[in-house]
Amino acid sequence: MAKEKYLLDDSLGYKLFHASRLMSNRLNKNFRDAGFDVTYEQWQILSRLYEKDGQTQNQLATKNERDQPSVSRLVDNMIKRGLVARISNKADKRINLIYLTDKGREMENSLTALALKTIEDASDSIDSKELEICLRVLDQVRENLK
Amino acid sequence: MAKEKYLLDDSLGYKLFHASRLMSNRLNKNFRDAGFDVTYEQWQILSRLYEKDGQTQNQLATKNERDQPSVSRLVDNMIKRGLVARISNKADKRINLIYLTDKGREMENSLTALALKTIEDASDSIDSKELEICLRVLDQVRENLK
DNA sequence: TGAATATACTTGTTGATGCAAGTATATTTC
DNA sequence: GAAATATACTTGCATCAACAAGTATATTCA
Repeated sequence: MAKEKYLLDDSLGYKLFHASRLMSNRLNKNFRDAGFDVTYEQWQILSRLYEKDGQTQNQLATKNERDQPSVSRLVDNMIKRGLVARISNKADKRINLIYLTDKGREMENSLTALALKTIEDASDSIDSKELEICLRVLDQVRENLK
Repeated sequence: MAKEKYLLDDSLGYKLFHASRLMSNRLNKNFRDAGFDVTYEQWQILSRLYEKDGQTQNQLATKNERDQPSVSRLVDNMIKRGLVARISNKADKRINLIYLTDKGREMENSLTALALKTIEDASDSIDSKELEICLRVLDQVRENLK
């Protein structure tokens, strides 16, 4: 029995990594081309705030499955761009609540449309049953690794 | 007909992004825990050199589907860690050929085993037919976006 | 109540990326 | 053969990430 040769190109890791990078880059480009100074990572935060405005950094970190320093610095950058505000909580001074600014709120429809368009581009000509299966597999991968 | 609400959590982009990040992080951790000071991105370069030693940065960039600055800096870091050497080509002085060092070469089996283990962990309990479909879908996504 | 612990967040360090611009060397073209 | 163009690579700048360590505030508990 010959030892199976490892081939980077055929591996789940590489395919995932590359597809993910292409998608983030495409979304960034779509945002940029439409005149929105928002990155994919910032969009993830904005999405959470569109679901519910005024969340703690900790909540945002948990929901987006990333660590607190990342959120802390993302919020810094988003404040610079005028997308959100960081309001210290009076009752518990450890806590910051993050709120959309008017500017951030006004972008919702446009950014959502661009995100949907990007997903459509990415899933063009893919059988919807197979896409469903792929999404389930990705869920299982996430479950296995978390 | 109600407008479909966009949900980040259900989107292809988010699932891809998150699964990919988890996998890179897991592989990095597996390398680190085993005492190898190698990142996932560096491993991608090493893999190409295991296939064929002595490639130009441009070839490495093309094969790994990333831009030249990334490869240039990855190679810098890999030289720092003693994994590869950058040899200027006499016939065409614009070209650098990247070669594995002994240290880099000796790691092949261990790193490959760790990469395979990571993929096994990630695909645990996933039906092999469905995994196949997922890989095909990922290929199509890459094709659609490149 | 005071010390220990927990929680929420920030900062430092290192590694990676995208994009634009720069340098050096080769090749093409007139 | 000189000017224009192409190629291979590097550098600068801004953003993001992982991990470890730090700060400030709350809570627990003895």
